[in-house]
Parts: sequence; C-alpha cells; structure tokens
Amino acid sequence: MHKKIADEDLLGEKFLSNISVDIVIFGFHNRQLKILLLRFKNTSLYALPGGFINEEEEDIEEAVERVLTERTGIKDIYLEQFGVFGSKKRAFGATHKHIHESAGKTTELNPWITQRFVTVGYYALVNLKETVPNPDDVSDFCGWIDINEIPTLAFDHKSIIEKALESLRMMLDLKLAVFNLMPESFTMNDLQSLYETILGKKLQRTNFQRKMLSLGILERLDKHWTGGAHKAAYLYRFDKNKYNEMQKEEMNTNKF
Amino acid sequence: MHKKIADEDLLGEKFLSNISVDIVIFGFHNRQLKILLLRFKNTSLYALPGGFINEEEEDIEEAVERVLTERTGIKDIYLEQFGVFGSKKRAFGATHKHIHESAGKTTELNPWITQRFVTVGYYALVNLKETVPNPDDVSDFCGWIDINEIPTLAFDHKSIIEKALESLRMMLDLKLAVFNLMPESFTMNDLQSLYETILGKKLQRTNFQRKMLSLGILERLDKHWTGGAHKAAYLYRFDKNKYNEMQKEEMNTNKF
DNA sequence: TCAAAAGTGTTAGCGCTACACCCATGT
DNA sequence: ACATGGGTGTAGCGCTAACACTTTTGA
Repeated sequence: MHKKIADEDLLGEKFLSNISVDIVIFGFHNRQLKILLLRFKNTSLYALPGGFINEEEEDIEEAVERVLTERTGIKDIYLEQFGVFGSKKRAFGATHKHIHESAGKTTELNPWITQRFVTVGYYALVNLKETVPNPDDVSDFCGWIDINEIPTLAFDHKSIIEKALESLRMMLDLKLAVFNLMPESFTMNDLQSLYETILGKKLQRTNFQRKMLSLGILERLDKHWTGGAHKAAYLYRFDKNKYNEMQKEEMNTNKF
Repeated sequence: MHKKIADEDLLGEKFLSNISVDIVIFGFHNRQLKILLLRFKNTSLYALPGGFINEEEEDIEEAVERVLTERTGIKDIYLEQFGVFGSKKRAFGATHKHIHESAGKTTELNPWITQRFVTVGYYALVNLKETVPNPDDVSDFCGWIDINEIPTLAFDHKSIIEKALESLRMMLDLKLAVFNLMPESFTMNDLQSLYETILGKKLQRTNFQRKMLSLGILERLDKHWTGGAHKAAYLYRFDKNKYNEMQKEEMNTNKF
C-alpha cells in the first residue's frame, strides 16, 4: 500500500524527542466527575489527549494549551502539572504501530512515534458545557466519560489518571481551583457532590455549607431553584473578585 | 587542537534526547541547611548535580539515583520529584559550549549537549556527614553550600532551587521525610533550627517541643549533652519502627 | 546569685464534628 | 399531615498560640 507523506508524518522533524504531554481534562456534569477521552480508530482502545512539544516555539505549558484547545475548543483553562512518568517500560512502539495501522496510516515513514517517551502529566479543570470535544486524526471518538466508568486504556494512562485524581484531591482545600469545574451558578448540593466525588467519601451537609460560605468567595443569588417537594435551594456564584482580593490579603499577611 | 573521542563525547548515542534531570540535594550541618553544588572547571559558575537518562536501561528515578551515588557516594536516598522545567528558553547551547571549552573539551564532536533540554527536578534529603562529594568531569569543585549563600548559578538553576525549597516547605508537615536530614541523634533545638530554616520563620520553642513529641516517633535517649551554662538537653533519635507502625495504622483508619 | 537554655503547665481561642432544630414545598 | 431536602444553632473536642513557671548549669 502506498501512502502520501502527510504533515503529521513529519512530526519528528519539529518536535522534541522522547517527550510527550498527556492531559487529564476534568469536567463536571449531572453530579458526575468526568474526563475527556479519545478512542483510537477501529479499536476499542481509549487514551488521554496528548501531544508533543514544538522544538523552537513552545514551552511545555504552551504545548499543553494548544492540545487543550484542539480537543475542547476553549482557551484560558486552569492547568496544573502533577507528575512525570518516565519508566523505561514506557516504550510503546508496538501499540503505536497498531494504532496507526488501524487508522490507515503507517509508522514506517515516521518511526519517530515508536520511540520511548517520557510524558509530563497535566490536569485541566474546565466547565464541561463550554467544550466541543474534537477527535484527533487517529481517533474516531472524543468525549466525556464518567470517572467511575473508565474503559480499557492504552499505554499506562490508567495510572496517570489515578495520579491526577490523587493530586486533585490533595489540592482541594489548598487552592480553590475546583470552581473552574462548576457552571456559572450552582446549588450547595451540586458543589458538595463534586467534593464528595473527588474525595471519594460522603461529607456532612450542614458543615459543608458553613465551610464553603465561610470562605467568603460565594455570592448568594436571590434566585431560587424550583424542583421537588421541598424548600427551594439558593443558587450560588463563584465570586472571582472576592477571591482575588483574598489572595492579595493572604500575600500581605503571610509576609510577617 | 586535536582531541580524542572520550566516552562522554558519545553521550548522545545512548541517552534520551531533550531530557535531563537536576537534583537539589539537601543536607543539614551546624544548624545550617545546605545544598550540594558543582563548580565548572576554570569558571565561577556553579550548578546543580544533574545528568541524563539511559535510553534502554533506566527509569528516570534510576538515573537520578545513579547521579546521586556518583556525586555523594551513598545509596538509598530519600527522593521526591517536584517539577518539570520546560521553558523554550531552556536552550543553553552557548553556555554548554563555554563550560566544555573551559574544561578543555569541545562540543563540536558532540553537539548533542547543546540542544534544548526539558529537565525533571528532584530533591534529595541526605545525612550530610555520610557523603563524600565528588565532582564530575567538567567540574573542579563539588561541595555543600549554605542555602543563604548560594553563588551565581548557571542556567535556570536558581529558580529550580527555589521551587525545590517551596516543595520541601509544603510537605514538611505532611510527610516526616525531614528526619533524613538529621544525624543519628540530635537535640530538639537542632531539629527546631532545621524547621525554622526550611520555613523561613521562627517557631515557638515550647510548642515545637510538644508537637514533635506528640508525633510519637522520637525516642528520648538517656544521654545528655554537656555544653554551656544551662540545663543539659536530651538527645533524641528518630524511631523508624514506630514511624512505620504509624503509617500502617494510618492506612487502615483512612480506609473507612 | 544570676543569666541562659531546657522542660512542663495552663489558658484562651479557633475550627471541626455531630446532631438537634426549624423552614419551605409538593403530594 | 408528612416526607423530603434546605438552612441555622450549638455543645464538645482537639489543636494551637501565647506565656508563666520551674529546673539545671557554669560563670
């Protein structure tokens, strides 16, 4: 079979060798924590969105932002680097060969892809509703999958996701980045279910409410929610201005 | 000038491209927190110990362990990965050229070294007294330097050290790895000065004592210390067995 | 006897946990 | 009326900061 040389077959010409990035993109919808996964063409193999770093033009983080925009259509996303995966077992030449062949490509023209990669893991927190998932050229599916229903993953992506979740869990009370996952307005119960999913345990409703309100960064909206056979819940909004002010004050007080 | 091809001129043949590791090795002596630095031959440029990853034989961490043993002579060291530095400005070809030429080498035979590197940062916590610092082949000095007297550093190593310190500060109360920096036996005051140096602030003597003792991992030795015009202080020993038991119990209780 | 450093006691305040209580709403 | 979920009050507990007090030692 004869193939033309496509742009992507020249990857190796312009990207850093031996290094890739993989991104665990978290979203939250219907009280479920989800991540964005790709499925390789004509296989049942899923994988994290990822990519390579332009040798002359990109910081690692810029490469991650590029990939994020390619897969989700959005920009200015909360990003956090959570680890590097550099096991010598990370030489997935055979798998890459299989993936490319299933997609109707060949790795022979570009053996670059079959080398050993050290990958840098980032996680991203996005407002799921703003995204438009978009597969890459070796995938036929790109979409949100519940964190509790992760299918079989290629490479070592399963353990990368676990590390990302652990990392997210750790920073939960340190930073308030988790609000990047929420829509414009939400109820306390929504927020609590997000915390519970991330922490993997139930929290006490009444104390959770107080804790969140005491942060001083939630604006209570007059609007109510009308639903079932019970009292209407307030909607809340994350107040970025108050948050920024708090950060400033913290900077000042910590100096002494 | 004609040069023979030395082993190290063939680096590029066997190491991963575009990736390096740099290690911030912390030690503690005379109530001072120190790090191990190298000075390049015939220059006044200092740098962190670092190296590259064997393409076929080494995990990243194994490469780090190899470099650590080469520079300090010891093994089984506490290690923690704290970040990746991947700015596109990290292309230090000119500096590398200068360093190699000052050391009487040339980079012409091995331009590999002048490429752009993404570096993975690790910090190590060692018992300084057990180490025998040992320069590499482009350095004429390898030794311990007080964290408050860091000289001019090559590349972006200054900011790598700052990130390492910040990382160390963060984990101080989460893990108890800091005891890897202490000698076999020590006084409370020694330990307190270590904490104070890492945190960059004074702590209250009496409360620090209680906090440390309440951890339940210090064994009080009967021996006393005889020194100045004051009451003799107890010596303490880090009890690794008690620590391991505690970790086990924590694992069990956290499950529920 | 006095200064310096080591060790212990005591208190107030703060945050977290658990649980009791009241409110609003649809069936 | 009552079940369901939303919102507030409060007592107890543990941790911490702050500081007073005692002990040991050499000058």
